[in-house]
This record gives sequence, structure tokens and C-alpha cells, in this order.
Amino acid sequence: MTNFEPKSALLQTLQARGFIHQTSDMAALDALAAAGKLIAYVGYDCTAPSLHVGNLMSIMMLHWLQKTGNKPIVLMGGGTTQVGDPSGKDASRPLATLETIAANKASIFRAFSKFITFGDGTHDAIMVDNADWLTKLNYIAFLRDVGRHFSVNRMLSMDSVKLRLEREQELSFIEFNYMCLQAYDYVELNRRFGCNLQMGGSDQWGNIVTGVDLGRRLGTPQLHALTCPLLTTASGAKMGKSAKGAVWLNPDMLSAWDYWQFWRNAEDADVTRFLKLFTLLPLDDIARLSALQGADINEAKKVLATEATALVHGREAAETAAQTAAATFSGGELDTNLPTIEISGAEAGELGILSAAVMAGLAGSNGEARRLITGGGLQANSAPVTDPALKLANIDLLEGGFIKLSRGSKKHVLLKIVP
RNA sequence: GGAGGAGUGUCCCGAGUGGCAAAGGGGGCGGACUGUAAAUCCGCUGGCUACGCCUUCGUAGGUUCGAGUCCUACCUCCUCCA
Repeated sequence: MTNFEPKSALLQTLQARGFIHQTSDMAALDALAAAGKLIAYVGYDCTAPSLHVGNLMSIMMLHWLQKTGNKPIVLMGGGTTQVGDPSGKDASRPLATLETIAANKASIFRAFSKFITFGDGTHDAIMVDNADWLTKLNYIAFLRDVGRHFSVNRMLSMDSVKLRLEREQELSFIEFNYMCLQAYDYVELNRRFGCNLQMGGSDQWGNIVTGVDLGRRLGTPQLHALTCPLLTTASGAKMGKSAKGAVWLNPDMLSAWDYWQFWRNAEDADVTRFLKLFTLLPLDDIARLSALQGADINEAKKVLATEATALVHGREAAETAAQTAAATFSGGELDTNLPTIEISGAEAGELGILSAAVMAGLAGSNGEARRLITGGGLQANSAPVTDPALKLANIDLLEGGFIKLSRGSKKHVLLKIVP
């Protein structure tokens, strides 16, 4: 694979930018891509009202796919989500209701429309829901028509299953079936839309290839597989988790400011890789940024943050975040675009610093705020707070009636005192 | 169905002999050093109306001045036997 030199714009791009981990047949894919005949899908669960940066790589692959003249299919797992993916191993998690799934689906869709164009044209993306066919399956019929083609021997040898068995962890029957449903999805998408490529993270390889096999047995045209590397930071941590939890793509779940900060705080060793994967910048520009050394890498991080944020939140919001960051971190100035919460003057009079920190989301409880103060980690207007009993009324207001509360050196929230 | 073992701080792993808010890691957060990076060092890592009070060790009872620790029943998981 490493020696293959693709001719199609799609594979050239994906390869150069580091999206390709494994493919079923590079040469065949290349030919299809060059002819604009790829119809590729990626599946997403509807367990949350928003996707997060962990999903971003596959979304970018769909973007490039469309941009180079092929057709993307977004598959929402409305059916598989009803069953629930048990790999989280805490069976206690309640299954999402149908209403929740429907709401999540609609909410997730908004993020996609920023990356790919939906419509009825040949190369317009379409979104489908596997609930449309999975919920109508008849168990016996499914076993006879589809199940007969799955070899349990082979399934047992697949990494996803084998690892669980070796570690003596519970593997429920439904989870064991998961790959069958996913494989069936692939075949169904081929029959309905001529889909001939499934993409996903490298952990999906086994499931995807199972679908390819099933297609062959059921007489579909040759299906293909392409996986991207599993994304971890240079220090090995899983991508997408931050202090506040998942890094969501939807603006109502995570502000442009926080999203910008997430990328701005990338590790040095990740910057080049992230620029290639998560921005649309030409590779020449990225090469220039990659040449930066030492503290200059911060410039590359700012570009990364702004470009990545512009994709999800729009150019304007990204620029605002960048300027706010410059004023706050470099200039030491007050920028009213920082996250702000309003407090009435009457309320503020009695409010203690501990409660204020909790209201601002800088601490999870009064106790945590107190510990933070003990450790010297909480500042009001850039001055360390030393007294846990401090009242807001005793803090001098900044121009415009603001108090800037900070946790550590990175997290800032403005309290606006309104009449 | 029988025998044995296990479930610990709601992020994870994991010590724990009747006095336990519970050892030790990892992770996370804060501080120092830097460049809003990494590495390193230090501190914190149940809640509250806070020198005190409340809630935590699978679930529900019991013994005891006092239970994560002992007893009973139940639930779940693992191993071996049928």
C-alpha cells in the first residue's frame, strides 16, 4: 500500500493527508475514484445530539470524496442505535428512546451540512437511516437469507471478538450480531444506491470486510473498504475528550471559543498531522507551517485552530475566537467576546466567590472551587483569590461592569453585572 | 444443578487485619518551569450552611459502642464439575 501511487485526485489527497490506514484494493479504488464512480458511506450512531471530533476524520473523508467528484452517503444508525451498541460494557446504560434517536438524528445532520452538500444530483450527498430496513427485518428470513453466509468460526477469529474472549470479558449475543447487521447495511446500501465503498476508523476494518464478503456471497458487484487510522494524540490519549468532556461539533453543545481553544492547545507533535486531517489548507501551506520550530509552532497552532473552527462554526466565529484569544492571552486585555454569564446586581451583592465559580462553570461544586482557591488556581480580574469567603460585591468591576473569573491560565468567564 | 472465587471512592485499575472519607497507581485538574506545547517537580482529586455535619465499598437485612471488614438472604460475573 505504501508503494502505491494513486492517479485519482481522491486517493492522492487522502494518502497525502494521512487518511488511509488500510484499503481492500487500492488499484481498483483508484480506478473507480478517477472515473467518479465511487459511492461511499460512513455510518454514525445516534446516541448523542451531536457528533464530536472523534467523528471528524470520517466526515473529512466524505468531504474530500465529494470534492473530487464522488458521491457520499451518510448512514444514520437509527436502527442499530435502538439496539444499542453494548461495547461500552456497562449494560446499565438505558437505551435511547425512539424520540431521542429522532431528535439526535436531526441535530447531527446540521454538522454534516457544513462539510458536504446534500441534494438530488449525481454527486450530491444523501442521508439515509438503517432503521428504514433493519426494523422491518424478519428474524427467520434474515437468518435464512443472510445469516447462513456468516461463519461463526471466522467471526470468532476477528479481533473485535477475539480480544474480548481472550480477556474473558462479556460478549453478548446482540453484540456478536452487530457485525452481521452492519454487513447487511452495506449490502442494502449497494442494492438501493449502488454504494460500493464503506469507510470508517481502523477499528471498523473487520466489520467492513465482513460486509464486503457478504456482498460477494449475495451477488453484489465488488464492494470496497477503506479505513483511516484511529486518532490519538501524540502522547497516546484518545482524541475528542477534553476537560469538559467530549469536544462536540454542534455550536449549542460547545462554543466556537472552546472549540478554537481545543485546537489551539494541541501538542506540538500533532500540529502537522492535524493540519492535514482537519483543515482544507493546501499541502504547500501546511508544509510551510510544519517547518516552524520551538515557540514559533504557536503560529501554526493558531492557524490550525482558526481553520478547523471555521469549518464547523464559520469563518466569522473563528476569527472572533482568534482575536479574543489574542487580546486575552497576548494583550492581557479584556475582550467581551469571552464566554459571559449575566448576574443581576441584587443577586451579585450576596453572591460568594465559590458559588460564582460554580455558576460560571469553572468548578463543579463549592468544594472544588474552595480547593481551587487553596491551590491558587482561581483568579478574579487576573488577581489570585485567596479568601473563599470573598463576596462578589467586594470585587472592583472592570470597565463595562464585568468581573473576569479565571480557572488556571486558560479558562476565562466574564460575569456581567446587570441592574 | 454442584463446588470454589469475585464485586471497593459513579473516570479506570486496585490494597484493605472491626475504629475508614478508606493505601497505592493511572487519568484529570491546579501550581512551578515554558511557548496557552512536551518532559519534569509539587499540590488537589465525595457533598455541605465547613475546626463540625452528611453520604459512600454489588443489594437488603442482622451482630456490635462501632462494619468495606463478621453473620443471613438475594443479585451479577468468573473458574471447575454435571
